[in-house]
Amino acid sequence: MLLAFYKSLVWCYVNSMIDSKNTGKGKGVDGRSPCPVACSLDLLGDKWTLLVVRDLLLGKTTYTGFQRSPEGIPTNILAERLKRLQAAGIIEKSQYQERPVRYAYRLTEKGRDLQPVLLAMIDWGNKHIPGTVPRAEIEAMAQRLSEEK
Amino acid sequence: MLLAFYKSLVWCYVNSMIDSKNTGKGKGVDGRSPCPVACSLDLLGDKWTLLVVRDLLLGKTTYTGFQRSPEGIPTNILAERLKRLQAAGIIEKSQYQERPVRYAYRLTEKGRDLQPVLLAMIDWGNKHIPGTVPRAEIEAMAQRLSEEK
DNA sequence: TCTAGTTACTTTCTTTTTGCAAGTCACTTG
DNA sequence: CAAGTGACTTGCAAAAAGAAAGTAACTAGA
Repeated sequence: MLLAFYKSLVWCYVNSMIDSKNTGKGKGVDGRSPCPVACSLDLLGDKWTLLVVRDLLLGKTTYTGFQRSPEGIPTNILAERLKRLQAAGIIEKSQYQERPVRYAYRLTEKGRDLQPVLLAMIDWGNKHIPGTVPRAEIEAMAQRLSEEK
Repeated sequence: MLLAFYKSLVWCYVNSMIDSKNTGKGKGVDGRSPCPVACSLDLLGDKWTLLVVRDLLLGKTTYTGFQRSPEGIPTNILAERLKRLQAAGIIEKSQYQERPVRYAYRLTEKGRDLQPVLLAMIDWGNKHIPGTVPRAEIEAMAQRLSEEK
């Protein structure tokens, strides 16, 4: 019972150990807790963000490219997510031509490091959601998309 | 140009190949697309669901236990998420005592299979979000929580 | 040159979801 | 018998999502 109380406090305790408000040093986390899962979800926890990252990992780079994915992301949400991902240092935006101006979005190293998360989701989806495109097919597709420019 | 059009249609093509409306066999996917990432996000893509799964992997089993996590999930959202996870076969609800009635939530195999997703998120968070609790500490905590009952 | 089309968005508006607070109900413990 | 606990439900304001249309800069074709 006391133990139960202790258990419930473990995270809060760790929290107070690490929270920048208490230590005063470093930037620390600014999310709901110092849990890496919670912090990741603060950034990526919605229905669209990781789909954009998926498209980027598949080799897509343009606004319209993301829009054309079969899930049909609403344009205002896409614009907002691209800004957030850029602000978080997960993607970079570069102008690849003038007249007419065109932009390319690319993953940074921080963004590419999300690949294991996506792969784990693909494996889980393949195992537990019938009818999902198998990982091998997705990897082949990424290959095809990256070969041509 | 024609190639670009082809590229944009790849997913739609795969979609039509696999969609149960076209094949007629099996249940198929019911989400936004047959992409395993999109399907996983239809179920898990929000700020709270995977935190509940995290708690379950750490060994928590009760409603109040989830509520006491440092992120402070609102009670109505917790109730709704538990129902969704149960409906999706990711968790099971069991009554572990009468008078007073008390319930325990536990991960099914499908739910435990989400561990690699969480671990990938932990690793990413640890690498890219300063101040997050390291994976080793989380694993030690899970150990401590599971040793006592 | 006029028209239609493309890319990369922004704006507006409606609907849905979230988050907070409070309330409920069955029981237990002092 | 009053206060507390576990497991929720209900009501409501605020935030976010989603649909649709609009904008701006430029191109390519009739």
